[in-house]
Amino acid sequence: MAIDPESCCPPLFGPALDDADADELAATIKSLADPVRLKLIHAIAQSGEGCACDFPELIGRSQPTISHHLSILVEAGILNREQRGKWAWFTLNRNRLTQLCLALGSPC
Amino acid sequence: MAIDPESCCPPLFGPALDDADADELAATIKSLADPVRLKLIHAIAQSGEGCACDFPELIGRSQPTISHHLSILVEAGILNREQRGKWAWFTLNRNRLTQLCLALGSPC
DNA sequence: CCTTCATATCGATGTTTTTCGATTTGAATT
DNA sequence: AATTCAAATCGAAAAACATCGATATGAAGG
Repeated sequence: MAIDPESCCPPLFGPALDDADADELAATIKSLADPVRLKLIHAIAQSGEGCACDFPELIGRSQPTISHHLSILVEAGILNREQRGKWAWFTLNRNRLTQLCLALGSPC
Repeated sequence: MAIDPESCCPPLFGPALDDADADELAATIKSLADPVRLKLIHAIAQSGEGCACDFPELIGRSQPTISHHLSILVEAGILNREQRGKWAWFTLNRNRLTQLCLALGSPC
């Protein structure tokens, strides 16, 4: 993905940021603003993918809690979900993270 | 600020992410995960600086609420606070945002 | 020192979020 | 169709958060 130096640095969030924009961006950022979800992302980023079945033990939270957090990340477009037999596997959507960094004025 | 391609892309958050790291990173991200705070950042980024006195009307929240959000952003290191006479002025700490983007695997 | 005005803190309220046990759904196998 | 096991949903409880009116603090200027 090519990055345009004119658009990725100041000003942040583009010229305008109305109520709807602010709510939407806040919602996306909120999906990352939890230690359990950061650990899920980290684990998936490290091995390239991850099975939901491994996370409760790995992260130390109950199966419903992990399922809840995974669905928040999928909903936010941060993770992709793929069904393999009985298991749910997740990969990272790096474009979505890149997009978010650009909104925050990522260096380039 | 130079960016090292070896360190800024995958894997996210570096090789390890223990409980303390995850809590700390989540706290920083959480400081951005609110529409009022995003609007404060946006306003300050646009003009380079901003006075607390202008925000209640600009953003449509009470003075105590604005003060609360500003202090969260200062605490998180996103904003710098400077006293000028009776007024409090704020500027953006772009290094802090850059740092955050790198943690998220910002493109480079 | 006394007033003024900007900002911070306090106290309270309603909302959102995190969490987990119990249960349901759903996919694969027998 | 009955069984098995992974994952999602439900329901509830506790904690965290956003918000604002009232009040306190603090800096400047008279």
